[in-house]
Amino acid sequence: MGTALNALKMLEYFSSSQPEIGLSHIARLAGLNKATALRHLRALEEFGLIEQNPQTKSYAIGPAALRLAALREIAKPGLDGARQKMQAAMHEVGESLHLTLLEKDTLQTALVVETTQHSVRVSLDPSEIIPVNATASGLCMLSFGPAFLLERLESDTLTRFTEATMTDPKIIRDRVTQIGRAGWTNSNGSFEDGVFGYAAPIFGIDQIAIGTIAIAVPEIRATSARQPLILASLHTLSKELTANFGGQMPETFPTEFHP
Amino acid sequence: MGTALNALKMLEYFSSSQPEIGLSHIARLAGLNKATALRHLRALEEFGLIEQNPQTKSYAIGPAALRLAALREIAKPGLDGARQKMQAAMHEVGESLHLTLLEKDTLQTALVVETTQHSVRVSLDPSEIIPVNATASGLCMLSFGPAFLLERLESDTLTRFTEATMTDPKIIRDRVTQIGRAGWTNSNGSFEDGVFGYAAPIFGIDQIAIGTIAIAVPEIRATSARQPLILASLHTLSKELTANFGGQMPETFPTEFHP
DNA sequence: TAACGAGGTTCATTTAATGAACCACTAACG
DNA sequence: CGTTAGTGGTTCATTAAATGAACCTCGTTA
Repeated sequence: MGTALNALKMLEYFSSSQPEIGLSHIARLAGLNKATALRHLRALEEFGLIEQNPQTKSYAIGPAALRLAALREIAKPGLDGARQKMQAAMHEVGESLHLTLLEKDTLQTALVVETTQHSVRVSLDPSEIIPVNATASGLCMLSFGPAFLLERLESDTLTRFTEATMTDPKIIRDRVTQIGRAGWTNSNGSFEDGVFGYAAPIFGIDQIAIGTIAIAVPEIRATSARQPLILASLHTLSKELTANFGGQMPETFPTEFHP
Repeated sequence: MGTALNALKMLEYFSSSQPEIGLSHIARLAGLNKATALRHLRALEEFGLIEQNPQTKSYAIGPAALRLAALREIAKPGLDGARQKMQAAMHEVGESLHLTLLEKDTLQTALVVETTQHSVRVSLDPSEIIPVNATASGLCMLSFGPAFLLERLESDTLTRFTEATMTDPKIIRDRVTQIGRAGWTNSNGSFEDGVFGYAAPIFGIDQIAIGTIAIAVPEIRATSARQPLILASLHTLSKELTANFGGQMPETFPTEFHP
């Protein structure tokens, strides 16, 4: 059902590591007959979503993508779309949410959606710089973000915020590899006492995290009974926000989060 | 021929002035049955090129556009694509080409492709700031670019480069309205003696020029016999480069250039 | 020279797209 | 308070378009 969709799905095979693909190759990748693959490519090309290199005859994403992206930004500026999705999640889980983005080389709070369902809630100062060693978001970023964050772990001085704060690079590195498998992490009062944080990555185009989404729960409500709901929401958000910012999930990323 | 293309063409109806469109409306715009329009939208939505606002039920460009645009930039960085197209045109007309882009509020040379076919050729210093009153590119930009360029014409001091340089704002304004109708312009040694320039606009997403493409011809080769070829190439470049940078031609723009 | 895989084409077969009529709902109006 | 006209969305017999095996041509490699 949907030839148009089948045609569009051919675009999925272009990636940063493989920005140009030949006809036979893409037909094989998509499991299509060469004839149909060619017709689809021609349709996409006419619209400008695909461009053929006249020399090599192979295909790449076309300039129409730029026009559409510009229109997208007009219709839904990045953070606007993110806020909507976070608000929806907030109503589901009834807790506050934080979106952090990697700006240059620091992790910064970009958006905070506070719960309206509880008077006891976690409030976070926006525009705060997030320590990588003390928060769920930070650890997530170390696991899925650019390598330089992990590399400079030793050279940086890691501040201790509470008793639970990790400051030993070795221990952090162990934790980071764990998170890499799980896809998410939590922090039990390692930044502020009484605050449980659950975080998951938001990926960019090259499948490297550009930020994180976190759900902050006060200790009293951080029961194991509520965890499945929180993890499900977290996973959905991770996917949706990745899409929202034009990113791509790694194939190896778990399809759901387990406690 | 091509359902996929028909589906994609629905995307054409989104614009900066109309970033969200309802089902019935877009069906009417595209001249499609509501049922087919809906199916197309659903296909585009599944791919992420369209997003439905759950509240208003109307549709807008989706986040997949961002991902594709990022991939496009990887495959063909803006100026790379432009250079290729300019090189192709250079072989056709055998003359040097200049691409200028509006950076902030000045017009700057972004790319120069020099002809390999003649030893007498026009060479231009790259990274030069282009005077709006003395060059074909500048005049083009005044005609099709942002309004502030025209507005500040009186307050700026207009340098005289040659005998032919226009320095009277009134005369320039007249010329600019002429160019607005023709779509292109030339300059006969108003910047440097012996250099004929032919220029046309490159449009951005909002149909306002973001730069220009110019063909520079030494006086000896600037015969009226060669003009049709030059104008045809210029028009093609104007369209292609507009697409290359993700822009959109105004509907009122001429479909060909006349002498 | 032969064999291979590349891009691209052809055309009988099949499958999926199409659209008129329909439903449910909302807002405006007399 | 019923009427009208506008939404968004669905249904299903009809029709038109997508499909793919086989084929062609051309450049590389053995």
